[in-house]
Amino acid sequence: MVNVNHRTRVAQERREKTRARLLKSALLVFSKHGADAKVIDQIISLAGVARGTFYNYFRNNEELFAAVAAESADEIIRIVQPFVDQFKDPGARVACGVRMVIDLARLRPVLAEFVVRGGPSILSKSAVVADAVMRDIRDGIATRRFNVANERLAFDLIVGPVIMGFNATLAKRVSENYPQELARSVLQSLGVSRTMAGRFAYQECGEIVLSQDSLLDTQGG
Amino acid sequence: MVNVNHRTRVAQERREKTRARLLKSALLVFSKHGADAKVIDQIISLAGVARGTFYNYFRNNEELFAAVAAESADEIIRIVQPFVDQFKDPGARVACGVRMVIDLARLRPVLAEFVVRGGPSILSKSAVVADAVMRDIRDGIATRRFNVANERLAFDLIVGPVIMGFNATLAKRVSENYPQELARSVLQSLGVSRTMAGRFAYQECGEIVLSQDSLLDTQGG
Amino acid sequence: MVNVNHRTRVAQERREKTRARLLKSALLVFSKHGADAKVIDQIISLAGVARGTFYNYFRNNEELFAAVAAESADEIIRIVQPFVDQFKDPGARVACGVRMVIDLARLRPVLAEFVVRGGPSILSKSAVVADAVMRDIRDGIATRRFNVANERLAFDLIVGPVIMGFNATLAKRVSENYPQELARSVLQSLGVSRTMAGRFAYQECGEIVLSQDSLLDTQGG
Amino acid sequence: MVNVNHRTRVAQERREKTRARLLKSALLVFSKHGADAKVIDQIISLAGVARGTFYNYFRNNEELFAAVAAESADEIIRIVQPFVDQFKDPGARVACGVRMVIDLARLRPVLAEFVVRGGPSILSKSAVVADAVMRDIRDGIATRRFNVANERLAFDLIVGPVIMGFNATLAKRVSENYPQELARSVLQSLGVSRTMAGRFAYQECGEIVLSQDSLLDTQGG
DNA sequence: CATGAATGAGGGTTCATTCAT
DNA sequence: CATGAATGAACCCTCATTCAT
Repeated sequence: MVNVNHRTRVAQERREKTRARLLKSALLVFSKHGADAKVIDQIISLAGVARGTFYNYFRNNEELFAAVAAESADEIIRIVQPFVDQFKDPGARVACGVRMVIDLARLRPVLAEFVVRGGPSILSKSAVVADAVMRDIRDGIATRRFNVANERLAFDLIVGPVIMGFNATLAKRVSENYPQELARSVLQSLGVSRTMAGRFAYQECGEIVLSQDSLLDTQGG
Repeated sequence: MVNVNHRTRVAQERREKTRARLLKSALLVFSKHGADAKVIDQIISLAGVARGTFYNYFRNNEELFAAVAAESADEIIRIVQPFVDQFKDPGARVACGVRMVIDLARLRPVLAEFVVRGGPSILSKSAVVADAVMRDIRDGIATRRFNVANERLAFDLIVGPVIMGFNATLAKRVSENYPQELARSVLQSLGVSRTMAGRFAYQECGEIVLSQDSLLDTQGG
Repeated sequence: MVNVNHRTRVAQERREKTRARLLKSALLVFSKHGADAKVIDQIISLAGVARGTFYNYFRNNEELFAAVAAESADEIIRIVQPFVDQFKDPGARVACGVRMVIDLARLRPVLAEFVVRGGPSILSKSAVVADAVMRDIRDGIATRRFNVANERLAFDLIVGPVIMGFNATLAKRVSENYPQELARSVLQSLGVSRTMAGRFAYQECGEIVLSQDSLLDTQGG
Repeated sequence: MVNVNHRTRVAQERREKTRARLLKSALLVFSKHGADAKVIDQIISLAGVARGTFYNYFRNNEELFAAVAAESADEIIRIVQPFVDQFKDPGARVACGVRMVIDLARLRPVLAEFVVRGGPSILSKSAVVADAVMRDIRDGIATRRFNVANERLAFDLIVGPVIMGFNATLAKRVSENYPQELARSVLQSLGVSRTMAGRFAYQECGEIVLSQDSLLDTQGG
């Protein structure tokens, strides 16, 4: 009995590991070749598994892409949320989120490229991202911290500049304080005064330290 | 001799027409399937020409895409610029440009989809678009109408929300005054006061009337 | 572990077999349509494999042609060399080689056609063929058995008539003793006396028996 | 009436000229790309005529190739025959023919390349070439100047080395006296004694001077 | 007779997916 | 569950030929 459980557990761990290797490779390849790249060959050779093995994990390309997108969105939230949660004020929260996410783009260019290639749809579709952002927006509007016509517009005013910020970060044409200035301007677009926006954008909010064992970690082997 | 000239002219006109048909069809198909879709079949059947005819005009997919992108950028500028040029103040100009371009997305959804799929790169790469936007940005900063860290950031603050606005427009989830509110918020992000931003965003600036004979017109036959 | 080795070995054997089937079919088709015929369709249907399978073995037409040419040259040498090696005297060796190769053309018309279509280049380019012939030429000149201006000329004097001989053999317009007479005349052109040339050309030198399992065997299934 | 005749004559001259331009271009292209090259594009642009014009002169590729081959064979005979006709003895005639034709290959490499690519078939099929060669062979055998098994063999012994000689000439790997030595060896292969063969091969027989207005002249414009 | 845009059959190549081992 | 050879649909591209002007 113990033996069987052991065998089962070991097998499951191996499964997880192979799946993780596939996801990691897929992220890398998608980030370079776009959503519907024809790339299973590249992915499996990167992951070091055989052709057929792939299909033991994902029924097809589309399912794989969805998995990578979901995993990426989760990853972003998992990393950024703790910093954001230091703050109560929705302005402070949005500013911190914007800064952190731009910083993450610098630290994980592959992730950023994936998002840029996937376009707005990846971030918009991810329930977990949309939820996190929308909560702060609603709170900001309800408490009159934000002065903006409606929630959807606010979402576009945040996500649009952030994606362009990813682009700029990847192209390495950003100054030292680009994240802060971007955050400040975003708050201004939401109706926060320039002074308050500057205060939120520049206040200390911590530094990302990348864990080495993320499912999508593409620095480590 | 007259005969030869006539023959030549007729041939040239035929060429122009076929090329236009191909570009029109390509825009439609690219807008649905993205930049590197393998779609020559669809394009030629839409354009109603033979396979070989395609290759009399474009060497391959990539060349076609570039042509469509260039034509699209030209088209956008050609339509929007006259409205923008009514104004001197860079704030007024940016507001008018943003509104018009969002409105154009509503009138030519195919064009908008093409831009959204192509991502920032289409608009950023188009020299003609980048030039037009950057000129107003520089003017705004120089005359202190805008208060923003630098030109590149300003570009991202304009283009990011506009692309999200395209997305929203295509999804039909925009209120009546979405263009104006988007324009207002964009100006605020550039450091224009909420009051001034509102004035620029809501002032009369004309209405787009689509010509029927655009190279990329996809309403007409 | 045994299992894995077994799987690997079985796969490899399958690969060899498929490759051989493709080469065999390709020889047949090239022999009928020349070097740069566009014939992958015919080859795969002859070999009874799918379109994609071809590209698992050869990147393109050209690579295939090179493989067939190399294999053909090897085949010729493999069959003829043992007979030639019975003799020491370069005259006897050249005579035997010429006769055997003409005889081979009769027994494997497909091979002969392939060579004729490919022209001198196939035989000249094949290092293995050129080496074998040149060695005897050098030996003949060094030992004064041959009296001929230089090595290159001697090569042309042997290969030229042999290719014409292939042609004649394929057209079935050769008498019983055509191989012997051709060999004799070739020796004479190299400066061997008519008497000696006749002796070499007509001495017993064996008979080709085709193995059924050659890579390029086109008689067997 | 005179007028009509004049118009007719002028038209006919123009036809001839266009046809000649097409043949010249075709020779050039065939010599570089082989018999069934897909090259009408290249030919017409070289000849400077329009696509459709081609089909006013040749029904298809094959007909064109046949015309070029015939014209080439004629050209060779037209140039070489006068030199050969200086001599009566079939040995002298063959020697002179071989030398002249190799020399021609040097002076008109395009022509030589065309023959090499076309392989034996071009020379063998050309009635005019075959006739000229065969007449001398028959005469040589009948008068016992040649000692060779049969006429067909003799043909192969002459044409084979000549084609290899073309090859060698094109590759520029021939010594000064290659033509003479080749001729000598060919005569030896036909049973002429080495002494006599040498005498025939080295006797003065004139020098080719290229006319500038040959139908196939590819030096002039 | 010259022109050159249009044609489309005919060939090449890729790549997601299947399946026997 | 891993493997990798085989598959074939879906593309891509070329080029000889036609035909309206």
